[in-house]
Amino acid sequence: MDANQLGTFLASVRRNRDLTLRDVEAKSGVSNAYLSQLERGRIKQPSPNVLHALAGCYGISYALLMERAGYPVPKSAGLGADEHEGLAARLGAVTPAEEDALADYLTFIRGRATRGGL
Amino acid sequence: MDANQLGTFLASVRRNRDLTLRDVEAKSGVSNAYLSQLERGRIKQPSPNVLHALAGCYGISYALLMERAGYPVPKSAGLGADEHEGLAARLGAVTPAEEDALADYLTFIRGRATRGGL
DNA sequence: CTCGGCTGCTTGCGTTACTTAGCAAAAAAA
DNA sequence: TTTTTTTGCTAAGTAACGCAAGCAGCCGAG
Repeated sequence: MDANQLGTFLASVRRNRDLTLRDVEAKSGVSNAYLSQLERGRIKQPSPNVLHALAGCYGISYALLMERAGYPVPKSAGLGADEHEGLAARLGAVTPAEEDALADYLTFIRGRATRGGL
Repeated sequence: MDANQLGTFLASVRRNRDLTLRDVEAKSGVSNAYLSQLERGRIKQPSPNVLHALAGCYGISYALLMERAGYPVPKSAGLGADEHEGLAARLGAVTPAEEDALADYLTFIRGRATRGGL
């Protein structure tokens, strides 16, 4: 395929939907000018926000567009427990002893008298 | 919650890993100057490429960084907190304030009492 | 024919990401 | 002490994103 896959791909999708650049602009919020540059390959890596808007507009996968744009694609999303993941990532490698200390300390700052694991 | 989560989060992660800006630069390929701007909140949305490099350098989830940067994250059910699942499960829901306290406390019990305040 | 609207496209401009080079303070070494 | 190295940060510059405005071609109505 083309060296710039994203542009030709987006153009092909739009044509299949029978939409004009201004149709897509109205629906996605991305200007027709920028859409034109995108489809003609002048833009190498549009921001994920733009890709997400276009994915929603065309009803195609956001991850697919990320991949076509050459971005690495995350394989997991935030589930409800993203705070947990954030905390774990922030603290890094923690030894069992440190884990004990952290659990105790969390109990402490929460003002509880007894410590209970989960 | 902080106005710019990404910056303070990245700074916290780096400090907990005991890495300098230039360490991260050597390991990730992102310049120390840019890293500084990132951690200080001058950069709102760094490119996914940078986020991916930092995720690899710190050993944390790329999807998490995408989310912290305010990008939409493609949701594919999988579970991605590769390493510290046990700790997260044990500590349960943690507020941002508690997160700060735990990070500080971990630094403290590791014997690095000096906090480079900002 | 002219006129008006619609189409894709280009230009010009402001904003932001990102780097190279370098500064000031702290730590370390002499 | 003085000197050197390390660390975080800033400044200047380049490149890219993204939009508003406008241009040229096409088509149907008048």
